[in-house]
Amino acid sequence: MGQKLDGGVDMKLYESAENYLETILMLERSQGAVRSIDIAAALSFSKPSVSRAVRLLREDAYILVDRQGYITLTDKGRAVAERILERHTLLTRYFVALGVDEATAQQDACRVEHDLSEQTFSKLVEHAQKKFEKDG
Amino acid sequence: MGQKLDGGVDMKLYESAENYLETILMLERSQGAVRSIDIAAALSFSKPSVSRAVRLLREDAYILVDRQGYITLTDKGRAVAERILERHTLLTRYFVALGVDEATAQQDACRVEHDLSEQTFSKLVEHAQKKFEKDG
DNA sequence: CCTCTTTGTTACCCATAGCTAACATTTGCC
DNA sequence: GGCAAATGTTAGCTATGGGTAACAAAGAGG
Repeated sequence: MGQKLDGGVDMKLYESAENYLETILMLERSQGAVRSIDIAAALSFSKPSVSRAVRLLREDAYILVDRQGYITLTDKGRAVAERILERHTLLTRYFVALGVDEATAQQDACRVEHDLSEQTFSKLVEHAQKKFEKDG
Repeated sequence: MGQKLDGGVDMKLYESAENYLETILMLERSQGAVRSIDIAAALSFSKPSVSRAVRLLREDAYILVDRQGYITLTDKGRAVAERILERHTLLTRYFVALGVDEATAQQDACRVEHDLSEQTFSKLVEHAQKKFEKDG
């Protein structure tokens, strides 16, 4: 399902990889430069776990890592990261709008963001927009 | 997180186990008696995969298996199964109400049903009820 | 310049959870 | 009763994706 040749646009990304890319984008926005140690701190993962994930993301051309260990998203990686981060943001806002507390909304969004089809997500966004227009 | 002693109420169930229990309940409702082979057919899993899952569910007292291989949910297992199946049903209805096609709604519900906190799910249900009252 | 801290990597372990191949067991029919 | 089909189990493989222990390399400060 969805799995194409290496580098294919349709290639299914595992939830873990999506989360790493999202985290890299968030760190890039909040602090500029991103290294493995920053990802480990942000996700509360061990250095070896991050080290391996970074290697895999690099091998699949989602990120570039320079000799100082600084990580940048490739176009391909950035597309994924932005898509997931947008989902995260919108889902969180939606849950909060329904009365869910911020922390719980964040946690749930972080899982659901990987699971929704494009179709369901877009219908949800449409609906949420109508709701926000009407009653905030 | 959430992991208590064996049989504890708070014990975190893996998504896989939740899906098996939900499937058992659905089969029980649709055809009465349930065996491993029925689960394998329903989920398109191999017999060995189901065999192991059934053993684990039995060892953790979510199900009973008689000598003929017929499976029944314990109270503990039924509680989980009903909770997940209800989530599945309500999420599917909600997505369909937003304009998502049935098959996609089913697929998405099947993943999201395991991920939502009680809080977010209940807020979503509240909201959906209001929506259904108003415009169908 | 040398040491110590920070950072990253290597090697290996663990758990979940699917799979196939092969075997065992049970069931139903002649 | 015996054979064949259906069902279930065992053994072992694969993949994802966490973890620790130990080592290596890179930088900063005295």
